[in-house]
Amino acid sequence: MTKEIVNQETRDQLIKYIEGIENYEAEKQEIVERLKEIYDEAKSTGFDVKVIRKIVAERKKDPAKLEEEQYLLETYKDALKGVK
Amino acid sequence: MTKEIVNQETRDQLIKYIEGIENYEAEKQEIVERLKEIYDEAKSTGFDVKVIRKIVAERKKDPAKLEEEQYLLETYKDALKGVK
Amino acid sequence: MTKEIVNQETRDQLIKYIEGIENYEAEKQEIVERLKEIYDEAKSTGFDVKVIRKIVAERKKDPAKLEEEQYLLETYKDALKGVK
Amino acid sequence: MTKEIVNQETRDQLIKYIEGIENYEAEKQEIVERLKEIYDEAKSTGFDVKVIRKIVAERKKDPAKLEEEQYLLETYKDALKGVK
DNA sequence: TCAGATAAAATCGCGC
DNA sequence: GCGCGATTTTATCTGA
Repeated sequence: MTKEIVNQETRDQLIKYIEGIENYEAEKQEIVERLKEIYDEAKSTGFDVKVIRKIVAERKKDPAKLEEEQYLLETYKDALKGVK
Repeated sequence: MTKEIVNQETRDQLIKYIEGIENYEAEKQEIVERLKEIYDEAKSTGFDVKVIRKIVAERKKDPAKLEEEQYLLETYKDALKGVK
Repeated sequence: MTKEIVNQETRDQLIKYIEGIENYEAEKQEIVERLKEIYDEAKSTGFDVKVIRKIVAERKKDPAKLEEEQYLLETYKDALKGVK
Repeated sequence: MTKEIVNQETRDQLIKYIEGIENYEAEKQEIVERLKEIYDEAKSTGFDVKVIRKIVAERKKDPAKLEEEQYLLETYKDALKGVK
């Protein structure tokens, strides 16, 4: 593939990939819009969207956060092991 | 249990929104992974992923905007002919 | 500027901007290389570069983190204020 | 005070590295801000910042690589002529 | 060369 | 409507 698309088969592959990508991108876009709808509804119900985003982000980060803190413990210990 | 700040209905609504969001986020994540798989396969087939991304981006863009941007690019480049 | 670079003055401005940008980019690049040198030296001294990065990142985040936690406190309170 | 894990020399080295890093990071940050100023001024003069960025990026790139990439882009685009 | 981490850039949504 | 801040996406870099 360094120089050119040599044959029909390669061309078809490229088309297949692009179409696949664009299909998934479209699906993704739909989901993004659904998410937007939820946020809009929540907002119109009186909730603060920014706050909801924050909560969701926290819940997502939580497992990572535990791991992170464990890592940091190790980190500081290692940090002061230093040179041989 | 702490003092009830809000009513149960409000709490339930909030929970409903958050769960809805998290479900859609999960779906979105799956799609992102599928996209990654396509790009990986394209790469392993010999295609240049970066270029494919560029193509997809261009196809998504409004043609008028795209043309305008390309025109500006040429114009600026011309203006810089021979600089440095 | 919507359609073309009309005169010499505009062209000179563009050149000036580009050159300014490239100068600063070059300076930035030097600094990035100095940073790399420090990390390399630290590594050759026996420190774990990843750990040092972590420490630096933590120190940088620290003030933000306090603020973040305060914000979260408010967040959860507000979150359950909900609808009127 | 906790038990001494490492010697003072090692601690001092670590501190020296971290301070060096933070100094360079601060310098880098200044430069980034200067760059932002230039882009802002260019924008207020009527230039298209995105296009300027693209120009700078292209000028930075290895000419052979750039040409190769542009060639691939054209090739792929040709392959997709008439699709969708 | 590859994946995983880091940094840069573009996009989106808000408030002024 | 416009900048500004936050999110997401893209590109670069490093280590395995």
